[in-house]
Amino acid sequence: MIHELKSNYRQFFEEDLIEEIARVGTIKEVPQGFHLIEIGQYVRYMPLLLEGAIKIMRDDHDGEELLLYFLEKGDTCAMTMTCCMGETKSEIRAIAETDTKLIMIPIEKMESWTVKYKSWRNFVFESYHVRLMELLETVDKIAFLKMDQRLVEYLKDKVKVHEDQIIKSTHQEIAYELNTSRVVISRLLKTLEHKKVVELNRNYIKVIGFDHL
DNA sequence: ACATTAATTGTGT
DNA sequence: ACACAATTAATGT
Repeated sequence: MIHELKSNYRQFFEEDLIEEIARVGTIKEVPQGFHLIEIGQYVRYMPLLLEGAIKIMRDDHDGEELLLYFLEKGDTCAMTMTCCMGETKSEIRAIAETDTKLIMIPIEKMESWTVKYKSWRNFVFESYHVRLMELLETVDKIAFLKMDQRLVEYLKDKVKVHEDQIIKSTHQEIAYELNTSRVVISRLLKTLEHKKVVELNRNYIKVIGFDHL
C-alpha cells in the first residue's frame, strides 16, 4: 500500500503523511459499475484514487441524470472535502467507470491533518480548485455547445479514461449521461460514422480519430 | 438446433 | 417526440 501511495501521491504528500494515510486508510477495490455513493447518503470517507476512473453524476428530481465529470488517478472527490464538518449528505452519485482501486480515509482525519500537514492543506485546496475548473468546463459545454459537439467531447473523455478506442456503451446509455434521447444520439453517431470518426457496432463504438472534424 | 423474447439500432413522420 | 422495422443477442426447450 505504501508503494502504491508513493507512486501516485509522492508529488503531493510528505513522508510522514503518506505513512499516516497508510495506517488509517483502507484499500478498496470495486468492479466496473459499482455504486460508490448515492444521492442522500452520508459521506463518511474521503476517497483517494489509485487506479481506474469514477464518473460523477447529478440526478434531477424524476430519474433524469447528467454526467458531471470523471475522476481519474490522483484525483479525489470535491464533495467529500466540503463535508469536513459534521455529517453531510452527498449531492452527487459516484459510479465506478472502470475497475477501480482506491484508499478510503475516514473524514475525521481530515480536520487534524489540515492543521498538521501543510502538504495536505495544499492538496485539498489544489484539488478543490481543479474540480471547480472541471465543473465549470462542463457547465460551459452544456450551456454553449450543441449536442453534436457535446457528444464528441463525451467520446473523447471516454477514450481517455478507459485508455481504449473501443467504447462499450449503448446509444441509450450515452443518451442518459448527456441527458438527451436515444434517437438523437443514434442520429449524431450515424453522421459521425459518415465522417469516418467512429465505427458503429452493436453494444460498442470504435473511435477511429477526431482528425476529420 | 430451433423458436421465442428482449434489447439495440436505424429511419420515417 | 413517437412509432415501427430490422438486426442481433440471450434464453429456454
